[in-house]
Amino acid sequence: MNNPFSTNAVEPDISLSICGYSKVLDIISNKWTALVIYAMEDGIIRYSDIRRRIEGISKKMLTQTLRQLERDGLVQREITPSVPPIVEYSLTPLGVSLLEPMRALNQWTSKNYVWVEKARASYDQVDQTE
Amino acid sequence: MNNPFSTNAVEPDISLSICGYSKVLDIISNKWTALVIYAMEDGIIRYSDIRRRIEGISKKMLTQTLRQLERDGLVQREITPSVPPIVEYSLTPLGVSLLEPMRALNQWTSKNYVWVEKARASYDQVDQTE
DNA sequence: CCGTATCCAGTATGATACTG
DNA sequence: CAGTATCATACTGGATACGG
Repeated sequence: MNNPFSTNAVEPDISLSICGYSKVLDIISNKWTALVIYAMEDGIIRYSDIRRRIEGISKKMLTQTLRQLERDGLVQREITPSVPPIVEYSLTPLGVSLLEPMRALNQWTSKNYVWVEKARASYDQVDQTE
Repeated sequence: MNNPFSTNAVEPDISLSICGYSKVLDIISNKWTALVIYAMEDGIIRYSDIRRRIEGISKKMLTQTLRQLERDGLVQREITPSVPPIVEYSLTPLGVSLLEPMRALNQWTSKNYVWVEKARASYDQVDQTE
């Protein structure tokens, strides 16, 4: 391939640490991450309101997800030290910049997910007849 | 809270099964999936050539990843029953349609990943001084 | 209100050896 | 060449209880 005298010499040219696909996915592909980002799309929101909006998320997982996003620079955390405290979260400009490619994914789902479901049903059908 | 006179009544409106972000990510966010798709971007490719191109992937994980993609209708598998057999993989039209949003993610990485790394370094720095 | 700490179960991945 | 089978391990996520 990359040597004119060989027909099938192939060197590894794809790796986890280099592929741009993998690097973003590493950031956004934890179970709750996409949902938490989605909850912040409209602007500043309190911890407990995120928790109320997302069905089934525990405090532990919400906190953990927010901390990772904060560490990656995608989310900002603002504390008002009243009693009880008010903690508000929002996307940083870097976080906002991620919305565009994520919306592209979302649109793909709207248009095409029905075909994925059909493919799965068909594949599983064939599987059972064997 | 859950009464009509409260100012901050919030019902869950985000869930794993409905959010479009989460549904695509479920398809493409396994460890090797993005890399395998990446290896097929240029067209038909043999099993062993994918394996040679992707650094560190085992036969087990490659097969498992390809089977999932096939089940989801994103990849087609073509067998030539010679001895030894030739098995070729390629993206289906549905699989090809995913390339566009994935490339958007890739471009985001090219432009912005450096900021993620800086944010992480800064966050971890602060962490240690505590 | 906004978390942390602990422990535990389920899943994802990996190493290795074998096969048509 | 293109897989499968088996076993081991690591990581993720959930339940529960407690704290400033």
